[in-house]
Amino acid sequence: MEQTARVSESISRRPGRPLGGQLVVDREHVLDAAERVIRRDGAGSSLEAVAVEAGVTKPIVYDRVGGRADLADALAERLADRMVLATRTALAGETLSQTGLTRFIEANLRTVADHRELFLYVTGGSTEQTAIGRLSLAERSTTPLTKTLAVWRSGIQQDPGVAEAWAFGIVGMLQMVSQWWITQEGLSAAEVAGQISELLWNGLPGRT
Amino acid sequence: MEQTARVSESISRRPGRPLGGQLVVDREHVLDAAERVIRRDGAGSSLEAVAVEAGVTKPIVYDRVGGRADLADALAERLADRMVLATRTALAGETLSQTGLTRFIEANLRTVADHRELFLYVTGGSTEQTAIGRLSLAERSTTPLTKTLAVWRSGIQQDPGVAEAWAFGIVGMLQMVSQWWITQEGLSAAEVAGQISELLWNGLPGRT
DNA sequence: GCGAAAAGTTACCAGCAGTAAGTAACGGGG
DNA sequence: CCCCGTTACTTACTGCTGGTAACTTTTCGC
Repeated sequence: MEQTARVSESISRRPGRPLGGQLVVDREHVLDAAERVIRRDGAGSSLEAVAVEAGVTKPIVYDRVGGRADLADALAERLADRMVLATRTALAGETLSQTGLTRFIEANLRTVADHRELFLYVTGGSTEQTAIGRLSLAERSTTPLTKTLAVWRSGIQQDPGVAEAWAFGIVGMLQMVSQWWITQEGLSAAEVAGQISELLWNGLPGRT
Repeated sequence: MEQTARVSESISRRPGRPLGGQLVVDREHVLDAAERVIRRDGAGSSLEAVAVEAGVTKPIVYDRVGGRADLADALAERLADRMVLATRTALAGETLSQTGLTRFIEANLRTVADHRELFLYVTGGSTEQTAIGRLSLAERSTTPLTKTLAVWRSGIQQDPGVAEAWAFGIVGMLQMVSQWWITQEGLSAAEVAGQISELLWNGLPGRT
């Protein structure tokens, strides 16, 4: 029952309005704590554990970030941001090349590997609309990709109307491949990235 | 093979060994009940509800199918079987055509739409290894696809070593597109299938 | 100083996965 | 024929988690 509240003493853990009327533990602080606890204890971490790690109690978590679904959503946003950041250079410019695509995929895989548990936490939405909420990670990583695809398709005189469906498809492909890949042993990111890039660039029949 | 044995008064719901020493409610019966309750009450259905629908109590569910993860796994197997069945004709034969691919994708989408809540239940694995267990649905639908791809790639003198990664990628793409599609309004399955087929067959740059 | 508002905590509830222990019916051996 | 072990099932619980109501403590405006 007794939670060893290992918390830095600097944080006021007593009730009462703090000096200056400023929040001691803000939203970002809670999200940081959530990331730490998920990285340490796995994707099955509870909100209680997050609260303890943040040095506060549960209702604070609810006040700062909302319920479990909101937490997953906020973390999805963070992960998506990192994903976009890591893959940005590969998608830069108006033109798209196969090597650029390969770099994009490899960066994607590496980001997932770097945030294994967080990735599982975010993609493993508990139930109901949370499962649909998995789309939130997808949607965020999809947005810039959709834009890139639409611009590029226009540039090469092809219908840009397919961009959104394609973006979701590509993101889904990468999510599943990531999930499969992180359970495999002895398969390098570069290798897998090359294979998937080959498929996405040349299509199933390949270039003849 | 429909077990029309609806939950009726005929089922012994009392303790005690039934006549003939035979199980009154077998594994398939419980799984049928699970499907019904999920279809009716959504992907957030509890094991208790499944037990009630099956006309038994919770420990029976645990005896017949195991815990929640096992239930999701068994249902994933069923869904994957139906998916494979529905897409079989499209993948038949040694050759693969773009129209065949389109039919494959469209059948996939329609199967998901026909089992919306079940799909969400299965893909929305709760946490931890269950999330990895989402691979179980993927793996099952992937297996025949992997085989098809490997055979076909060999037939057209291309490296079949990419088959597994490709299969996972394609299945992931279809899962995400399905999830995205079932939340969209006014977008036909045929339309989406055509767009994704276009991508998978011709590749991102398209055929020139 | 003093009340109102802010910031947090304690203590709870409901629901779920999972399990231990108890109970009723059957059937074989004396 | 009766008893007892086995089988099949239920009742009743535990432990945990998400979520919330209600209370407590501190600060600040007047």
